[in-house]
Amino acid sequence: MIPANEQNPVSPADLDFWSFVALANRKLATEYGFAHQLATQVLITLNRASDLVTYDLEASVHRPRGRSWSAFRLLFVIWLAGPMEPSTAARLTGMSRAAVSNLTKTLIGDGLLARTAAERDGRSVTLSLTDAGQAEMVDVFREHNEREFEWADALTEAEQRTLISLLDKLITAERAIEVRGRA
Amino acid sequence: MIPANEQNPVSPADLDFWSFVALANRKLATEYGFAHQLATQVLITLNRASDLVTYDLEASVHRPRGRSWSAFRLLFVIWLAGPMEPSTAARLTGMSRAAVSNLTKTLIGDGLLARTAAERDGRSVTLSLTDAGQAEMVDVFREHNEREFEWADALTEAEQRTLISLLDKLITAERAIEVRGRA
DNA sequence: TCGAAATAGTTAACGCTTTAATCAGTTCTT
DNA sequence: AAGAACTGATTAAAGCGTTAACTATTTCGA
Repeated sequence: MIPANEQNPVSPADLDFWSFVALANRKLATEYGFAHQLATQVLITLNRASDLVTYDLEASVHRPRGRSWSAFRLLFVIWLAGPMEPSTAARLTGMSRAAVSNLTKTLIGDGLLARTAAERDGRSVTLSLTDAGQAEMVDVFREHNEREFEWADALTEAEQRTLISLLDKLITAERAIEVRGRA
Repeated sequence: MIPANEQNPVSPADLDFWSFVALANRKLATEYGFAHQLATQVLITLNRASDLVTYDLEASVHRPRGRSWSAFRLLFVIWLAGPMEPSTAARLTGMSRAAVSNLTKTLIGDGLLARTAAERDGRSVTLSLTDAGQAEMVDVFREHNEREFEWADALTEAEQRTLISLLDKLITAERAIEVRGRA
C-alpha cells in the first residue's frame, strides 16, 4: 500500500478525530493562509470533549431513568442552591427561560418539583424540590458522581485543577467583543 | 444588610456560575458526603465553557447567515478532508448518521453540497462541496476564525497547548467503563 | 397618581436531534 | 450460487430547545 503523504493524502475514511484535526491544521495554514489555527484547535477540542462526556453521562446515567440531561441540570441547581425563581435557574444552568418553563412542566408532572407563587413579586414563582425530588437527586447523583470520577480520573488532581483554571480563564476573560448569550 | 455565611446563606438569586460551583462543592462534601467533587467541578466547567463558546459562535457568526452550528461542522469536515461518505462525516463530526442525513438534505437544497453514488459500494453515497459550498466556507471561516481567536486569546499560547493536551488526555484515556457514544 | 416602559413567566411555531424501523446492497457460509 | 446475516443510508415519530409573541405585574417618570 502506498503510504499517505502530501501527494497521496490519506482517505477521509481512515481519519480519526485527531488525525483530522492535524489535517485541518495543515490545510488551513498552507492552502488558505488562516492565521489562528491554534484557536481552532482549542475550540474544536473543547467542543468535542464536552460532547463526549455529556453524551456518555446522559446515555449511561440519566436516560435509563427516563430523565434528560437538562432536567438533571435544572434539578441539580435547585437541589444545591435551594428554592429559586425560574430566571435564576435559567441563569445558573445556562438555559433559556423558556426551556426552564417547559422542563418545569414535566418535572412537576413527575412529582419532583413544586411551583409556588413568589413572595415579593406577583409575576414570578418559586421552584422547589419535592421530597421525592430530593430523594431522587441524592440517589441519581451517587451514580452520576461515580461516572464523573471515571472520566476525571484520567487526569491527576493537579491536572484537573489546571484544567479548571484554564477553562475559568477562558470564559471569564474581558474581551473586546461582546459575547452572545441566550435571551 | 446581613453578610452571607454558613448560617445566612446567600440567596440563589445572587449566585453567579462560580459562586454556585463553590456552594455546590461545599454542600456535596459536607451535607451529603460525596467523594468526587473535583470531578464534578471539572465536568461542570468543561460543559459550561463549551456551551458558552458554541452559543456565541453560532449566534454571532452562523445564525446571521442562516446556517446552524451543525451545518457548519459538517461542511467544515468535508471542506478540509475532502469528499466522503455520510458515515465518515458522522464519525468526524460526532453526529449520528441520521443527523448527517437530515442536514445533507437541506445543504443540498441550498446548493452547498452534492451527493453522488459511491464508487465501490452501491449502498453508500459520496458527499462533496459544490463550488458555492467551497466559496462559502472560505468566506464564513474567515469570520469564524477571527472570533475563535478572540476567545482563545484569553490564554497564552503555552496555556492553549496545555489546555489542548489536558482535554486530549481526558478523552483518549483508557477506562474501566465503556464510554457510550452515538449509534 | 396615572400611563408608559420594563420585566417575569408562559406559550406558539419552528428546527434540529435522537432512536427505531425500513430499504437496498454486500458479504459470508455452505 | 443461494440464502442468511450484515452494513449503509434514509425515513418516521417523538422529544427538546430556540426565538418571538403574549399575558400579567411592577416600576419609573411626568
